[in-house]
Amino acid sequence: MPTFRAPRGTRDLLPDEAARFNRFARVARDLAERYGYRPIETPLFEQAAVFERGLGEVTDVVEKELFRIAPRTEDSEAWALRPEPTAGIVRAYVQHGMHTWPQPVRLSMMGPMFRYDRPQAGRYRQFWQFDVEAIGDPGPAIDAEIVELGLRFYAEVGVRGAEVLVNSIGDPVCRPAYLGVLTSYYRRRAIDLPPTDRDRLERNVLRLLDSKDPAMAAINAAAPRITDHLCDACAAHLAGLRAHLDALGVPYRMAPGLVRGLDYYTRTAFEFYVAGREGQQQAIGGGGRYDGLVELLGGRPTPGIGFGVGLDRVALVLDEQANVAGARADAVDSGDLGTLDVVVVSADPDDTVGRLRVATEIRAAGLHARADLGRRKLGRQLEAASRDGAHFAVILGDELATGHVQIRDLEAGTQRAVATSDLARELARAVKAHRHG
RNA sequence: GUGGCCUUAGCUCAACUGGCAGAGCAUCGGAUUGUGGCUCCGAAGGUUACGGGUUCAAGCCCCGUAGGCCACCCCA
Repeated sequence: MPTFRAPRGTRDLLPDEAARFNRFARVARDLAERYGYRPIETPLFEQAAVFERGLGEVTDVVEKELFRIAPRTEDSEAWALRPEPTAGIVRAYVQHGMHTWPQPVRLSMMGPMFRYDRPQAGRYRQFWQFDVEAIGDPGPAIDAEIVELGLRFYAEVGVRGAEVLVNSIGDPVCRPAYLGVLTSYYRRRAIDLPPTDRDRLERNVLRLLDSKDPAMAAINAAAPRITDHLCDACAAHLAGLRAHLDALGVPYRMAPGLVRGLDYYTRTAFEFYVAGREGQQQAIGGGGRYDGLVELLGGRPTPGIGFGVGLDRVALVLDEQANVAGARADAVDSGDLGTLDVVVVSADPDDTVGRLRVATEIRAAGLHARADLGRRKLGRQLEAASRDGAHFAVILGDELATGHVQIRDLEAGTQRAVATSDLARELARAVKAHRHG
């Protein structure tokens, strides 16, 4: 039993997994760049009020999941680790006067988020998101761009069968009236509601719509739909989004029960899934429009939309899909596992300087090389090199006296002597041939 | 935050109704001192998650704590 371990709900990303996350970052960065979304980095913590006000005081995220930082002094302000990226980015938008930039401001970020809830597979207290925001465009064309960008990310990262569920949750003009209609609908049936759903009736009526209780299926099927109660502007917005998605050939499903957990959402709401998976932590990403958030955080009224991709869950899905297709297929195919071209070994256990010097020279030629600096016998060094995945070994031996070393092809089991002066050039050629062969 | 299941070496797992804790893989070393992947031999590695209790005796039974998992709540 180790004395210390990673805190509950957190985990170490060991090299294979960390390399995979590096690849996610690469894909995310490329994709954002191609779509014109510029990188931004905001602090991992903010004044707690940014989240309390932004996400809503009575949301679960704020009420029980916020990772609060104890004040250092009596008068220091209350901070909290970010539970989601949008509030911080919007805070930055306001603080730095981004309304003076060409609108909309397209931004992208990848990093860890923190929520103090109970861990489960695919649910961590520290988890990673790729996030994209477009602030300053009322849509709906930008909504379609965002949704399409999200689906593109899953495809490029190797997830098969990602799909998007779309809904509109109205805006301050029409949602209050709909909530009234919905509440009275459920109140009339209160005696038929399971206990948790009776609680939800008072806390957050919308949640009832996607209750998992089988007893609710019939009641929910007959419940008034928000899409039938949208004001003209919201209805037009939704129609516009659908028209754009259709025109772009983006497949999507309407989900009348889809609700989001944060107060800032208006109109467009969507979540990404992979169909047919077991377990409950199924959403692999989600987002929506937040037309009131900028104003809520002190800016002038400005519309916005964005989404976050749960990278830990993407990794989970890739593992599941790899179990069918062969372990870590995504990793091998895309070079996640890292490449090592050459290991420099020596017959002389004391010659560490020679091995370092030669490895340095090889690296200068652009190859991936490491020196074996142990005192193990030659065979062991070659064995280790082979298991590290190196294609070649450079062997320093007696030939050094005549200015030569051996280049050994670890897969073919063949080797030849070359002059040290030609080593880098010869190796570069061999590695290049190997990579393309 | 609620309920349930689980925890033995780095990993995957054994150990009859309580009776001295094992294997495979991985790691390290060796098989006459410059050549690996196969094979053989050997070593190291455990307060059986942690803390109590019952018992002559606890990995096994009881209680607590921590962690993991599952279902809720909720969400990525």
